Amino acid sequence: METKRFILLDIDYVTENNRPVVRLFGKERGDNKGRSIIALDRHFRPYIYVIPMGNTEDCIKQINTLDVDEIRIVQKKDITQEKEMLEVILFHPQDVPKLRDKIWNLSEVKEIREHDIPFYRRYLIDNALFPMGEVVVNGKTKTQKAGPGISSTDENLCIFNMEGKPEPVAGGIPDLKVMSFDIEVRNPKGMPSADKDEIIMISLASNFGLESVLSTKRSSFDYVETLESEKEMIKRFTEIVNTECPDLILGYNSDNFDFPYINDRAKKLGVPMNIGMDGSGIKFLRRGFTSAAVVRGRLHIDLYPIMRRHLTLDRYTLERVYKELFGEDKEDVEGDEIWKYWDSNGEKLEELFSYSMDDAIAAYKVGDKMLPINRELTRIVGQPFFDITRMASGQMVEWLLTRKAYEYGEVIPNKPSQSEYSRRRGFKYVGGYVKEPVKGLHENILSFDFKSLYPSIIISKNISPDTLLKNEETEEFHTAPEVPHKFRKEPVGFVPSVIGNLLKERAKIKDIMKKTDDPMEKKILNVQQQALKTLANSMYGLYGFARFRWYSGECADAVTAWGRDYIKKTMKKAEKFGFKAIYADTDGFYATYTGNVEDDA
DNA sequence: ATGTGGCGGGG
DNA sequence: GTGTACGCCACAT
Repeated sequence: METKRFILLDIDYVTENNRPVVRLFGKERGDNKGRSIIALDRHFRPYIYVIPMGNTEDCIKQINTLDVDEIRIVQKKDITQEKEMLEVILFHPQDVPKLRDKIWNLSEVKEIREHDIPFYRRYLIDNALFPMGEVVVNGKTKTQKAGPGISSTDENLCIFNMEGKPEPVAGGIPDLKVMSFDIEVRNPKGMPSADKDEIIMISLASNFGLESVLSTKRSSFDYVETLESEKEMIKRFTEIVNTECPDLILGYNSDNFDFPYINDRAKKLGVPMNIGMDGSGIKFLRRGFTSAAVVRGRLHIDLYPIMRRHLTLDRYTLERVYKELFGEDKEDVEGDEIWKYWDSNGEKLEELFSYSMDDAIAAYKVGDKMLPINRELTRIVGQPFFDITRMASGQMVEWLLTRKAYEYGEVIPNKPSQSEYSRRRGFKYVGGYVKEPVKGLHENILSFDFKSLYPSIIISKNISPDTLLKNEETEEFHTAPEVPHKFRKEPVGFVPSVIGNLLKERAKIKDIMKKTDDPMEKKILNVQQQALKTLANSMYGLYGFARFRWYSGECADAVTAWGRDYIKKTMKKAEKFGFKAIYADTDGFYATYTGNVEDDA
């Protein structure tokens, strides 16, 4: 039996003999430091929870008429209430959508839970694994077949059969090979269309010395590598990916432009796009009306959704984002002018090469700036880096709560049905307090704001679906102003506990930051505390978000009611000291000093 | 007021 | 694939 220790980069599963095989993609530590590894786990089975109508035995009998692997009786908490539930283990993850309605419709079944947790996410949660963190596994190295992207000499990649459970270990910051890319297309009319407009340049930048533009035309720039045809150019691109083996591939809008485009052209020209670590091609995951490009075993990160989430701008072009992050203008060529530059074959063509190179470098630099915070979010939330970079902050909070619920032995609430969603949407809340600004030019302005107002209220008033008192008033409780909601003081509720731990952890990190002199360590700690702050502040308004699993109209109402109460009381207090509020919004206000101090204060 | 439809980034 | 965004704005009714 061997032991392997690696940084967990990504995870998925494949099917072998009708059974799921979880694949952990990583980068080895220890003796084979830097080598890629795919660790295979054949021992994890999909399951859902079933809440019986009343008679557990009858419920088990009914479920056993369906093709299920095993049924276990378990004790789980449902909003702190202990319940006997059934853990129904199925043979394959895809049996879950096939069987769940049949199970739910059985007369002895009251409800089913946790029936929509993707298999790889379930695996991470149940095994307490965190992507971008380190993992130790036991097992045997598997003899591997040579294939595209797979070295038959075993130098680049180790395929490993796991025995027993993977163990998380505290680990450092991984040093990863990062490559960015960008393509240019010759489109004389309208937007580029892959059935007629050829790719004229593929530019690449990296942290391992590679910086080049692949093209079919020559240039005096020595970073330009000239190839015979577009077909050869795309082949060269796949060859570079497979020999350099970058862990991260960055692009800007590459989910919906560069990768789909290069994939379509490759198909048309008969070039296999086998750039996955396991020799697979690019897969496109539909996410609503848009899609995400997956390169198996390598992390493809599209920086566009990251920037949309991270900055508030009017536009999110690479030029605009670059300017915002670095304060410098980046050279730009109008999209519908590119073909003219290309056709000119002179000075303009050289400019286009330079622009193309610059785009890949800019994407690399944006990535360099934005990846650390996303890596920390990944390590807190515990879902894959690929997913985290494409996730809204509310979703991150939900997955964090899902993991915590598992730790606490709580079964999570179901997603709202369409009708429940509409009902929630129809509910109108009073939001934060807003005072219309007093017109005019003001002097001696004071600004005041609460830090993390809503998270603080949730913690201090213990606002949680599980602490909300329905009728019983036997315990000590907090009463919300304006709205008729009461919250038990003890014990600490589920959501307040999670937010509280985030803020405690943040305070701890800020404390260590003050004590350290090492600028590198300070920088890392700073990113960590920022990630914790981001998550705590994302709880803002989440109770009122109609798609949230832990949605609660009462909690949403109470949080904002207390918020309005605090801001109004603070404004009143300020007036007693001679300030006059001229504008207020939710968690802060502006005031001018008038000097009219009330002495009865 | 309320409903519907299109759009973002990319060349 | 234990799947199918989302929030904003323009414009119509």
